[in-house]
Formats: sequence, structure tokens, C-alpha cells
Amino acid sequence: MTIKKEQFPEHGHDHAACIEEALRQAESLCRTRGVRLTPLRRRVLAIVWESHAPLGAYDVLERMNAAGERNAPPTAYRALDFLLKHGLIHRIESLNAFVGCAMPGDAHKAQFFICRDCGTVAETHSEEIGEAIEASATQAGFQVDTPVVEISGQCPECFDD
Amino acid sequence: MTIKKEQFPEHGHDHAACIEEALRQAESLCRTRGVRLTPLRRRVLAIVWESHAPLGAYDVLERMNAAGERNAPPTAYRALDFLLKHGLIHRIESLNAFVGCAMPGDAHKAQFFICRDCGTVAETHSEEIGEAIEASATQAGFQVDTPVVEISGQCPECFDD
DNA sequence: AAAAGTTATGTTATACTATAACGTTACAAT
DNA sequence: ATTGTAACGTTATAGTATAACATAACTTTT
Repeated sequence: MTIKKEQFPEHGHDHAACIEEALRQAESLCRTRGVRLTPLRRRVLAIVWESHAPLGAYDVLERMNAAGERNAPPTAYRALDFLLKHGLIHRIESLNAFVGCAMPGDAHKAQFFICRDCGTVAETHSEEIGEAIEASATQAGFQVDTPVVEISGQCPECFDD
Repeated sequence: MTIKKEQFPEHGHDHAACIEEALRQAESLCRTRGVRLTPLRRRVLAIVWESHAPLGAYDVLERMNAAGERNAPPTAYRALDFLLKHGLIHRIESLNAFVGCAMPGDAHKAQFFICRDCGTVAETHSEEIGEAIEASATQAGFQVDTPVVEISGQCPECFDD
């Protein structure tokens, strides 16, 4: 994608390029892993990538059915589950919604910055946050498995306004 | 409560004392603020405090209705909303569930450690995590409003097993 | 190419989570 | 006692997610 890693997606960026790169990376990753990026899954991935704002499962479904198809919820959820499993999308717990993964393939623990105004989500991979969480966990005797870090606030462009 | 701050609740601790202290603190806080901890709200708070594992809204409702009452969902949600608003409980986004707040009254940005085995949640208030989040946000030009930090893993006692 | 096994998708029904909208009751302040 | 406000009751419905079972498509072996 045209979005530089660790930076907030600008409102005016070339998003078509984001989508294209995401799909290319997904195809490559699935080929490597020997799993099938079926037309349906590919389509769902493209839908999720329509913007940098997360989409709910039923929003995805609506777009799948925009042309008159009659896909049912499990069809959308299965494709989303596949994409999640292979790290091609993320689930934003605080929104019950899904967003494209900016760095598919890398095993990474991401943090998300969520703009309350424009809905855009930026993914970061801060060592510092990860380490602070580990330190705090160690102190509590806790073994970290899956950290969820979702930070709501205002993105640079919406804050300017 | 008997639980020391910043420590993981032990399985065998005196939980009745936790509940009592939570209710006492809630009453004091509501008196101070001039808001009403009605019997219903107090009861919901006690239900949420039944354990250190978060309860879903419908679990709360079920316990409210255990004796044959017929409270409807909005009744439970309203009480939960009140308790949330006054910082007497927290909502765990990744579980769609609610848990008692260990430090009501303090304005605080908490992090939660959630044991995947016993369900127990411990609340911490790590400066370090908060600062790491702020630092990462600053770098992205992002203005932090509400950070959600929910860490799934294993608590000390479940990890021993 | 046929058979058999596996993975993916279709379909129906239902469970779980949350709130809108409106009516009634209880409390608080004059 | 009256009036305004906050809390609660009630019905209906919106939004999120999965169970269970049927069919189709792809893969592998023969």
C-alpha cells in the first residue's frame, strides 16, 4: 500500500494502490502457505480494504449482496475468519469490526489508533508498548498471550480541524 | 476489597470482603457525588462483583431474575450504564462483559489482564504502558482519548497448573 | 477418468448483545 | 400539594454471531 508503515493514513492518499498491494500480498502469502484465496475470500478482503475504517460483518455482507446476491451471514463470517486466521485482516474488538492488516505475513502484535471522527484506523507495532505490557504482566505474574490495544482518539487531520 | 492493588486476585481469597468493600466504596462515592445508588443499581453492582470474572449483560439479567422477577434487558443495561458512568465497573470490550472496578473514584486509565483459563480479570494502572502509548501516539500525530488495553493470557495460578 | 477424501460454500434457524421509544412511578424542590 | 426530573417498566426491534446440516468444488489416489 502507499501508506507508510507506522504512519496515519492521510485522507487524500492513493487508496486504490493500498487495495492493490493488499490483494497482491494476500495472493503471495496464500500461495506460500498453500491455502486457497478463493474468489469469495478475495472479494471479502477487497471489501474490507475499501477504506482504512473498520467494517462490521454485516456491512461486509451488505456489500457482498449489493448486486442482488443472497449470501447469508455465515458466508461472510467464514471468509472473515479465514482472513483473520492468516493475518490478512484484524478484528477491532472495541468496534466489533474488521480492518485490513497493514503487514500481513509478519507475526506481530499490533496496536490500533482509531479516529473517533473519520473512523480511520492506523496500525502500529511499538516495541515500547509491547515491552511495557510484558513488564507489567511479569510483575503480576501473568503470562501474556494476546494483547488487545485499541486507542480511540483523533487522527492528525481530524485534530487540525 | 482484600485484593491488593496491582496484584492478581488469588483463587482462594476472601471474596466476600471484596464485595463488601466495593459496595461500601460505591455508597460513599455516590453520596459524595450526589447521585443515587438505588437498590437496583446496588444489586447489579453486587452481581457484577460476584467474582473477578466479567459477566455479560444477560448473565447479570439472569441473576437479577433468578428469583422469578421479570426484568427486561434495558433495566440491566441502564444500571450497568450508570455504574460505568461513575467508574464503579469497567466494560471489557474483548468480552462484551462487565467487571467491578478495583479503584472506583480515581480517574484512571486501566489495563486488564484476563486469564483465559479461570476468566479472572486483574486491573492494573501502569504508568509505563500509558506513557508508551502516548509516545507512540505522538509519533503518529494522534491525540489519545480512550485507550483500551486488554491482555489475554494465563494468571499465575492457572499457569502453575 | 472414477472414486474417495477433504475443503469450501449454501441454507435455515437461532443464540447472543444492545437500544429505541414510550409509559409509569418515585423522588426532590419548591 | 404541585411540578419538574430522574428512575424504572414494557414492548419491540436492531445488530452481532454461530450451530447444524446440505451441497458443491477441489485434490489425491488409483
